[in-house]
Amino acid sequence: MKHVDTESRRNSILGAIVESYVDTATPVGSRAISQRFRHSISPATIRNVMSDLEEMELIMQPHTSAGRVPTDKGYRFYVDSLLEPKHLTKEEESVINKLIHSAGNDIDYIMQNVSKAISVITNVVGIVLTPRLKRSIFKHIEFFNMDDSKILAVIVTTSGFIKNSIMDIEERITKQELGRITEFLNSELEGISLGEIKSYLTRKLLEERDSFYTFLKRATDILSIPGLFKADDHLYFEGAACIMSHPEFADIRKARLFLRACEDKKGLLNLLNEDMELDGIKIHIGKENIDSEIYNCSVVTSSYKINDVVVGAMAAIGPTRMEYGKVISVLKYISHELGKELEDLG
Amino acid sequence: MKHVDTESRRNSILGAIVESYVDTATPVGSRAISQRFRHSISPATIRNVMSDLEEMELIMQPHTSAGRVPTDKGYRFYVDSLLEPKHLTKEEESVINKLIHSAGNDIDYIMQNVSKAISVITNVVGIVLTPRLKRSIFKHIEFFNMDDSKILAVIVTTSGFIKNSIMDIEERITKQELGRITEFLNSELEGISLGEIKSYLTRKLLEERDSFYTFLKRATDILSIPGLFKADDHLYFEGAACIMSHPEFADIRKARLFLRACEDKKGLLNLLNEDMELDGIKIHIGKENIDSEIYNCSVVTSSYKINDVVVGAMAAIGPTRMEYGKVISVLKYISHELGKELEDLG
DNA sequence: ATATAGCACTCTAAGTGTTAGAGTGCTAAT
DNA sequence: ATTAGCACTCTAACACTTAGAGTGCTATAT
Repeated sequence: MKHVDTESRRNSILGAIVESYVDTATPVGSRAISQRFRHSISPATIRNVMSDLEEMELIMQPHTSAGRVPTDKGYRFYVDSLLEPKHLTKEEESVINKLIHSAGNDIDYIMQNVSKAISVITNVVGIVLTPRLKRSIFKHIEFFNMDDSKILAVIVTTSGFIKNSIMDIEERITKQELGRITEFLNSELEGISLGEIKSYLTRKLLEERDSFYTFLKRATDILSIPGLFKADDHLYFEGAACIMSHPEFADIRKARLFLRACEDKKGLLNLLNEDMELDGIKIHIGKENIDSEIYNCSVVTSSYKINDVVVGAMAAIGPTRMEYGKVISVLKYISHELGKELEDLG
Repeated sequence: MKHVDTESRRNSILGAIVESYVDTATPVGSRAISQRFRHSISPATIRNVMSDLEEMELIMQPHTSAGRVPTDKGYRFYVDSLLEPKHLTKEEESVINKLIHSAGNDIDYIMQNVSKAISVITNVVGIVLTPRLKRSIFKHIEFFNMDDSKILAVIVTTSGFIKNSIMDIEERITKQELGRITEFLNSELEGISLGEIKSYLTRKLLEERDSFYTFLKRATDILSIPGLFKADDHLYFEGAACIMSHPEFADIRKARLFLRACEDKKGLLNLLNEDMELDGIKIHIGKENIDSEIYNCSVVTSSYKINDVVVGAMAAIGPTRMEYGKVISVLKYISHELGKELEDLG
């Protein structure tokens, strides 16, 4: 009948297969797709196209007499070339806003709510990483002599985070000297990210040779309070229960592997830290993941920013059969809202 | 033949049933129990005793031709009257010690490791609640003017916790006044628990009438920085994956209910806060729990102390069929070690 | 050349029937 | 009071059957 470009038709059929499978979780047959196209293409034709798609390894059959299922490669193609942006509904946006913007000024609680928001809206596991301290900008430091052998240091960043740590000292420090050091550091370090402070000071130290060296050395030593610059690597995790509603976890062993991967803080931390290097959304589909425990899962990560600087990341983890379009827009939206909230907080 | 006290034999048979069931997760029959007693009692006799135990509602049959399974009431009786303390092995103790005492001075990391320790050793979910700020003893407070409209307050407690918060002020405060307030609060509040500070100051305020009143009012107002005394209600959670190895969660719906209960932070918080009122171990078996989602689960809670004052709590949650003896000794041991670690930290 | 109808073929999931075995309760004997 | 013996019950596992969903191929129509 009417001639249609072969490639574009093949793509739209692949799209239909992916979407139908994401929706129903059962292998999709030629009849179902034909119906999806309101019978404008017959099942037989679709079978031919499917045969091509299978040859291209974009879809596969679980067994001979079953419908087709997208492969990792199929999802990848879908995500890269076929996916069109999905808008959140007003209700979804309002749920997210409520969770993020009504959590008070307690970072811990906000982060909890962000991971909950991801999980509630997308129905997969939501994970959020606290803002990376190293990427925050120094604003102010203050020291207190707690007693003869202890100093409390408090650093405040431009984004309003406060980090503190107690240090044992052997040598007593006079209030005057501590005051001079405080003053010096506050004027010297303004605008530098916490991650750079150490190297900045050592560089400075190499340049100095005169009497000022001793003072600078003293200041640098004090700043090396253990834990003061230590990353606050807490991961917030939500949605373990809701993920169990997906049929891919009907087998409890699969569920266990999934949960184990989610509890692997180190692995997730690495992943998020890596993906954070470049701003935006990153998608890891099935076997693309390093962790073999989630070979049937996908991870979508998103960085979030404060004042246009990437400071942290979040992720959604679920079966490869997930609503990529929705997950992506949700993460985009939430990242943005979280950034705004954190800016207001600062 | 040889006469044995009926009641004590019944009890030891109940004990054997519970222990066998905990061990194998299959209904236990008369033959198995007879073997457990090295055939000193015949299966037939045991059947008679079992019949009695069933009448007393301490055990039940899933169906006619199955063995017996302890009821909640049976577990309760076992826990209250039959259980004998179980000692941890050297290896178990060393695993726990490594996790708790080698976590550095980062509270967050310590707490993570404590929940992991519970879960790893007992094979059920481990939950830990951060030390209740309200129960900590005031040691030191410090303020500083961040800019014209913002004050940063830092409270240090005797156990080494640091809590800080930023406050917006309308009226500018002079450095001198802030200094005087700091000095006053530090001398006045020493040794008072954070939970009592507010009521202490209001009481004080009512007594004062002269010029000192204005000063005191000013100090009290400043202390009401939002969030400064807010409880740090973080729950650390570990072991979702390992719990899935128990056959009671073979049905994914059961697993889901369980996970949902674990994600119910409010419910857990209430439970832990309540159980913390009295020092020691508390056990909630099956339907004794308020939350109907875990009617087939038990919760064992334990408080932990710093310098002999209860400051927090932890819990182990798993199927009613859990090794109560072991769970209890593990929680006792971990509570104690955590207390020590926190004391060292302070 | 492309699309489709028809048909034989394949495989699964669900239902049925059968059976081995684990466990019981009762009764009679010790 | 205890126990051996026995008939009875129920489940879990296995084999067998079948309906139906889906395919690939081939011949036909456009």
